[in-house]
Amino acid sequence: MPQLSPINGKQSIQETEQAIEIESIDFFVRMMSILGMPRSVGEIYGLLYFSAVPLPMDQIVSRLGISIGSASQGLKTLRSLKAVRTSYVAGDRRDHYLAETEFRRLFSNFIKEEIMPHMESAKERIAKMEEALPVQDEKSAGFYEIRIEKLKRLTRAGGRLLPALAGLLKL
Amino acid sequence: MPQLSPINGKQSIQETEQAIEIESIDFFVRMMSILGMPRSVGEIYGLLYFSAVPLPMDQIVSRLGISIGSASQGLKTLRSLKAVRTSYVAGDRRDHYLAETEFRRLFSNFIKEEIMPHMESAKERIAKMEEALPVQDEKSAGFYEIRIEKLKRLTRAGGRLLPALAGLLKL
DNA sequence: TGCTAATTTCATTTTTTTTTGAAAAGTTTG
DNA sequence: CAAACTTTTCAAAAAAAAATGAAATTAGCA
Repeated sequence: MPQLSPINGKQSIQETEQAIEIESIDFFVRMMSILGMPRSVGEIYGLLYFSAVPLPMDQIVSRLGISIGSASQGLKTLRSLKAVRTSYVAGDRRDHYLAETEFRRLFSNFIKEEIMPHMESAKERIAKMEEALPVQDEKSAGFYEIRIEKLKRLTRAGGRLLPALAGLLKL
Repeated sequence: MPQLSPINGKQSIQETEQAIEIESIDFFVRMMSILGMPRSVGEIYGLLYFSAVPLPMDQIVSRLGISIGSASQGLKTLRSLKAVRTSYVAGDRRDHYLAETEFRRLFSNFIKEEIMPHMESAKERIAKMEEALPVQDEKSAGFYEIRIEKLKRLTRAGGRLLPALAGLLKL
């Protein structure tokens, strides 16, 4: 009884690739959704992550079965996060996309682009609280001041810790 | 020209409290929305954060102008994150809510409850990829194996780093 | 330059999420 | 234990987010 190939004996290379692709898309759809990104962004990245060759947008559209509008918008988002980059393919005027696979860099960009701007606006809001708080009101001021101080510490800690976070990611 | 009080001269204590409350709600609505929490959850927490006394649900409802359904659901969420706790008030049969203000604890809970479960399912998905990948296919296997290895490292790093994160938060 | 393919934009549609409101369930105490 | 009050649940409505598709724009090539 020759059993040279493993359990998945009759499986073609295409089937293997397709199976991995599906899991990859699933994986990144979920991961991106934790980060608040829409489904289409996860799908595109998941597809590109396991693609050995750069893919043009129309391939992304047809393989994922999404609209060109979604694909364009999703690629724009991924580009702005530097999660994909275009690569030149000779004799083809379409842009070809490649996944950036260094997660450390991806996180660093994500934090810089998506999180840090919120920290800035948080600081402004704290400043407004302090404006509203009058001189020093014996009765209740202590409570408010302590709470405001806590918020300041939180935003300070966030502002320092988050950008440093990607550095801790030793993959 | 007597100018004993500051710029906000005629401002009553209630006005001050209200102004801070508004900023607080705004602050936490945005912060919670980064974490993927609905508006009502941020509003409730923002209100409680600057409340010196524990508030019953109907006060939350009337002060925020939200429905009792939203309030109940929002408080349930906040309770499960241990972001609020109930406190007993003598002679009142309503539950009274108080904000947990130790952000370190809040983050720790959030990561444990909301993020870590996803890491588990990520591992399952990687396992499926490996099942799909056959023995060792000279041509293309190297590429797939490297990519899968990267995903493994990512989930491993995430699983370690995220729970440790709250510990780094020195407020 | 003009033609064609590729991409972006954006109003509209679809889908998903959140809120509402009212009925059901649960609690407390007289 | 029953009446009054409090809270939860959940179907339906409203709001928000995402996807679509076609027109507008841009870019590459002959």
